[in-house]
Amino acid sequence: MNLFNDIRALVLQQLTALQGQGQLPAGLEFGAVAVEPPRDDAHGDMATNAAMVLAKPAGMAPRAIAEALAARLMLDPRVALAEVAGPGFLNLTLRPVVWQGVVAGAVALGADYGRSDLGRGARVNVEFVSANPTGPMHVGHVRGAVFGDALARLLAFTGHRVTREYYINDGGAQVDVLARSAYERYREAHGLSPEIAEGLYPGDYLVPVGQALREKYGDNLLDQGEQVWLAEVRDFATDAMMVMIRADLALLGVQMDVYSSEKALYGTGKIEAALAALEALGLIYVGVLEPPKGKTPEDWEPREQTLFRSTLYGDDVDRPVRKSDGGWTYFAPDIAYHYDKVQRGFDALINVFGADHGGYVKRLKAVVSALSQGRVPVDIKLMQLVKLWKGGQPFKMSKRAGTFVTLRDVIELVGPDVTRFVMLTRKNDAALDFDFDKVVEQSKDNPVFYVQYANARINSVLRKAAEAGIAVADADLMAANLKRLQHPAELEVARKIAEWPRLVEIAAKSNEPHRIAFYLYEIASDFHGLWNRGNDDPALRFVQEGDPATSAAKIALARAVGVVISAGLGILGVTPVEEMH
RNA sequence: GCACCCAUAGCUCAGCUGGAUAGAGCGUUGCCCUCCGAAGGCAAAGGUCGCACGUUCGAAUCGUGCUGGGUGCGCCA
Repeated sequence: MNLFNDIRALVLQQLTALQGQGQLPAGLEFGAVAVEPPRDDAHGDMATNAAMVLAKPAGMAPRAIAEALAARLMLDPRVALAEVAGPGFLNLTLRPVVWQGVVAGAVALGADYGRSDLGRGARVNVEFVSANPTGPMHVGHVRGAVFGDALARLLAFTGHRVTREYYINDGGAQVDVLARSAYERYREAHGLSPEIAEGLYPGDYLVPVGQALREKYGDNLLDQGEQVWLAEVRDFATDAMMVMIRADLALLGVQMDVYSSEKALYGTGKIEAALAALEALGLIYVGVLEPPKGKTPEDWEPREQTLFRSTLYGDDVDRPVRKSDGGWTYFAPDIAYHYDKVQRGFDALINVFGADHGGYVKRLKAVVSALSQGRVPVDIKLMQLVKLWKGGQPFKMSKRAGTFVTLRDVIELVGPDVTRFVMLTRKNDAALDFDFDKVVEQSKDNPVFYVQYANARINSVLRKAAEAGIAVADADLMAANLKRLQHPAELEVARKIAEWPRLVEIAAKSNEPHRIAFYLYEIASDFHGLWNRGNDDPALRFVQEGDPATSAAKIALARAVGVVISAGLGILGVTPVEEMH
């Protein structure tokens, strides 16, 4: 159910009819015809650009098309007024019955209102978080985690089959560092003083890992060389880190469908196979790169390397897949990993990365494009930084000192719902301020509170109505005589409800869950506005003393707003509250 | 030096993949409320959409070139 699609269908139907009558030439392409809410309320409820986009191909004046179309649209019972404006806009004013129908439809569909089959069952892989398994998740990871999960929910809501996936970087040098750090804690568990050398991970989250190592290995690993224990300790420690990370994600309400391991790609021939596929396309060669411009590394010297020809796809330089010591670069297993995703049959890939991975985008897109013969699109969302504030001061974290703000810290301070909502109040490519004081403030300046408060008020209406003996189950509200909803202020709210399915589709098409958060703020604002008018004008209150029929209609409107807020919060992964405390 | 991202009201930011007179919150100013339909309400002022060309019926939105800020730039992940 999407009113804008309905009206667009009506416009197209009438355009076709005009062609049938010879008032419009045949063979016109209607793809560019749009039906949208106008910015200015004075321009009616909906506007179509049909006349303007068709004027040129039809060889007619836009106003002539608009007038012919207007005459036909006026015959539809939903249309109260169709008037030509400006350069050829056609503004439509719809009858109240349309808005009453929106309310009824929203209540009837409940949690499914706004759901669409936009994706037509396409299989989409959303890879996000993918934090290195070397420690607990910190606040820098939270935004990507929330974004990826909300995006996954949004896509699922719009008819995509979504897989949430985490790529574990357990194959590089950083997990060796983890192993050495854990080994020191293992020594510590034996009463020896740990030697946390420069470059090792100093965090005390490894203390229990050291103890667990002691329980498992006793003193067998003490005073042994790395060659004895490194591999085992590494596996043990990364497993422990992943347990911790999963627990952190669970605190946020994030559940991955698939965890893929980088390490598991080594020795399976998958990396070799992926590179062979690229080589067959002529995209792999051995060559020498130019020194990087700007800042030349001091130890730079020309070396022959195995390179991927990413410059063919607009990258600055070709990218090495092998180190000079013959080992794979990080890029090589990542190529195999993305080849694997393509082979698993996904129709689209989405990667959520930190903004510092911007330089990686082109080569990754190039690889997927090449390995899927252009079949699988990749959208890479780069998450900008989160700046923390507390008490009016920037809240600094120092990775070097091992004092960083963990995901757990944030959740304990403000809870998962506030965290999730606030992280989604900015588009992904803009930096975000997260102020620990402001996000828990109970005022209209705080969007989380404002939206939750609207929902709480709606629940309060339902409770009070039930106490007054009015039947407020959805089935009862659907049966209400919605013709009693006539006041412009009420129809205005219904209009906002009508925009929900359209907004969801726009957000999904652009992979931008933040639009949901902004919409929720707007509809909450409209609802609070109506509520406030009820203070002055008793006719606008939801519960009308002694008039259960009118009450039911007004309560249905409130319930419809509640349906949308619940659905929207559901996409953001935020629990709607029923009462404020 | 090159690539990518950003630039909109005093501040923080939206802006419907090209629509009409560019919006919201904060802040400012003025009025109202402070009778739990509590955790404020109404209204006003405030703009060269970084700059300049271009594309077209029409540009904050698309293209090119600048300016300013952020990120990244062989054998890290």
